[in-house]
Amino acid sequence: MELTERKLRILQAIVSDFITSAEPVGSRTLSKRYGMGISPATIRNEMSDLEELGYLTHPHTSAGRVPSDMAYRLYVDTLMERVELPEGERQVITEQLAADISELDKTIEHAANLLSEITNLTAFAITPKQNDSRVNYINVLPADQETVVIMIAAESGEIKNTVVKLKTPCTEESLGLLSKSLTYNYRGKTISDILTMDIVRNFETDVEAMSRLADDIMPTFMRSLESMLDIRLYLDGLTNIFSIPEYCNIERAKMFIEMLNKKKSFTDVLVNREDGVIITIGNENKYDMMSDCSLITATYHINGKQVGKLGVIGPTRMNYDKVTSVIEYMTDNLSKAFKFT
Amino acid sequence: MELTERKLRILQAIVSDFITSAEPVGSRTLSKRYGMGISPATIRNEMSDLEELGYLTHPHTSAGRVPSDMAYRLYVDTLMERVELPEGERQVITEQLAADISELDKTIEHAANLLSEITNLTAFAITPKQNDSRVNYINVLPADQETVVIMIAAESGEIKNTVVKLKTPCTEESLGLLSKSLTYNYRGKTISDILTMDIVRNFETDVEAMSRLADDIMPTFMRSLESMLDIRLYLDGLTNIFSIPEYCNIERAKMFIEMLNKKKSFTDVLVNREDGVIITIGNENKYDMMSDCSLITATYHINGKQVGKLGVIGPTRMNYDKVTSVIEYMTDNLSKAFKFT
DNA sequence: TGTTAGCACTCTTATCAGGTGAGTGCTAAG
DNA sequence: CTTAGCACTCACCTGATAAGAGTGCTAACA
Repeated sequence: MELTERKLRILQAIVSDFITSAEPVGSRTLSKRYGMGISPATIRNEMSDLEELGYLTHPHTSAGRVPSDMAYRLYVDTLMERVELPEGERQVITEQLAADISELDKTIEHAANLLSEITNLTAFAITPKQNDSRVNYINVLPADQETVVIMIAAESGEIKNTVVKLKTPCTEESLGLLSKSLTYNYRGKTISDILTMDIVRNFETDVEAMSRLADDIMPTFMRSLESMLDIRLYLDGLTNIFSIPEYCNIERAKMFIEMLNKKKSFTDVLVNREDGVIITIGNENKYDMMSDCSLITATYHINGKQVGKLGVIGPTRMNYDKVTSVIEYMTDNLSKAFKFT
Repeated sequence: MELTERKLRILQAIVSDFITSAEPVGSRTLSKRYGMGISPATIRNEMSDLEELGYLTHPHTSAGRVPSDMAYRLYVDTLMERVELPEGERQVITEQLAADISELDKTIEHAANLLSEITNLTAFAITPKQNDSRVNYINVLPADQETVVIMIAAESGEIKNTVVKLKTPCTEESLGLLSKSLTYNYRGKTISDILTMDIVRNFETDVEAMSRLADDIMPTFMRSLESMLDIRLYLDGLTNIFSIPEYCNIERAKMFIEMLNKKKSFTDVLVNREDGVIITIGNENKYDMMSDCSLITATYHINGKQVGKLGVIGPTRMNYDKVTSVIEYMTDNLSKAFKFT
């Protein structure tokens, strides 16, 4: 059996209708509402075929048809049309995402914010991986007698500082020396490279005179570097799922919120997705907990290099065309906002 | 009518029973389970009195009694006994809350975490207000040709840095001078004092030679200072409310989660509470959205001064004695962990 | 006078039967 | 190939009934 032109049209109508109504679509409704010039009976026959092909399912005998994951996939790949965003929305997005690097995190959070508001879904954004980010300089500064601040600046503009209590006091000169020496050793190296080097030993041999000071500082320095690799996750619109009929039972809502609250594992899922606009539907998601969700992500770039992600998660029955357009427009804007060089 | 000793005993039994069972308590159950040597009929009479006094309510004629907010208040104030925490729990808390100042935020987040796990409620913690925190030093450091980092250290150990793009390049010396000058001007002053001073003008007159540089930097400096006053809110165990019978309907769960997700207003509520262990029950909360919740907060101290808060929010029917004990123990531990001087 | 047993009454909850309507699948005619 | 007609299925609503928990009242008892 083949997917004729008419079958496609019917399938498209079913998907569209179901996306807005959340109710199984019957043949009569379809024939009436979409006035496609064929009778319900004919549509029934076609629907029966589509079901056999795996595009539709049947909650029970006397209910209308519901699209399967396969149908959504087809819809997303070939049937749906990109939506031109209304000028108003475009403007809001462009305005709100104007940013400078010092506010990177805020801007990203804001983007998640905005996205959830526009789509009425749960939106999220993650900051870029810093694995390939290079160290620009390291500064160890005195805070008071026995406290110093380690400051690590990456070329990406990311700056991290950590306070360390020293066991033994030290002079400002030795700190200056340490800073210079650290910077000399690690400038231009990527964070993950430094972390995989046996850094403490390497370092001690270089500046023997200060090994005591280094003993105090290096463990924290390394932890600090490590934490620069942390990816931050911003979530917004969590409660939007409550207004979605599919999630009107407590159990599902709970699962959903719990899934998103496991920030670590959810971030992993996002990090492991490919670049560009990626849509995964229902069971296409490798993780059970998402098997009744669809996930749409797109990537934004910082200085054309590091890659963060922005996206939404919601029921498989979502407005793919609209949502995709919005996400794409937003990531484009972010990438532009974060282009400095 | 007076609250006799027996009435109190009955009320206590009703509250205890209702707290664990979540079901209206009937006279028969009470007489059997709590073997208080009086018949159901007598208990009924007493319950009827208690209802008249406002301590009990009646969902409907043929249901058992349910404690009112007033009953919980009485219970909390006079009837409940402090629970001695089991050694295991104490140990876990003590261990997990060992902290050093560089990890202040992590520790506080962790505390919220732990609290929600132990109590099975939604827990939260806020970082201290920094209004009275004094500036220790200010450092403006070169990052690259046209970028500098403003670093502000408070006496509390809190350090904030912000990246600024300069419009015109500058020398390392002038930055050093600026740092010294800023530190000289503001060291020992509280953040809120600095913010209320007309800082930019004051500053310009002091260091005229660098007014250009200052122009670039001061606005960001001020914003940076301002953001040091931000209170951070950590939430944990949001989904715990789903396992509470009172919240088994979507609408209430939604309200609850939405309320907590409005971080700004929720933080305000917390900040405005008095110090020490404070319990507010149902309608005692000034905000409608919390009128069916109870809120318990306690304060912890940093270096015996700044004050942050830790607490839980849940249905009025909660285990006040246990929860209060845990929170108290945890804040004591936090205050100890954060005592350095 | 306080306490208790007994009983009628109330109200919720669960269960079941019957009716309704949306929708299908099949068949036969156009 | 398309369509009208019809029987059939199934979810869902409704109303009735029964069971159960608990109260409130009354009268008897210590």
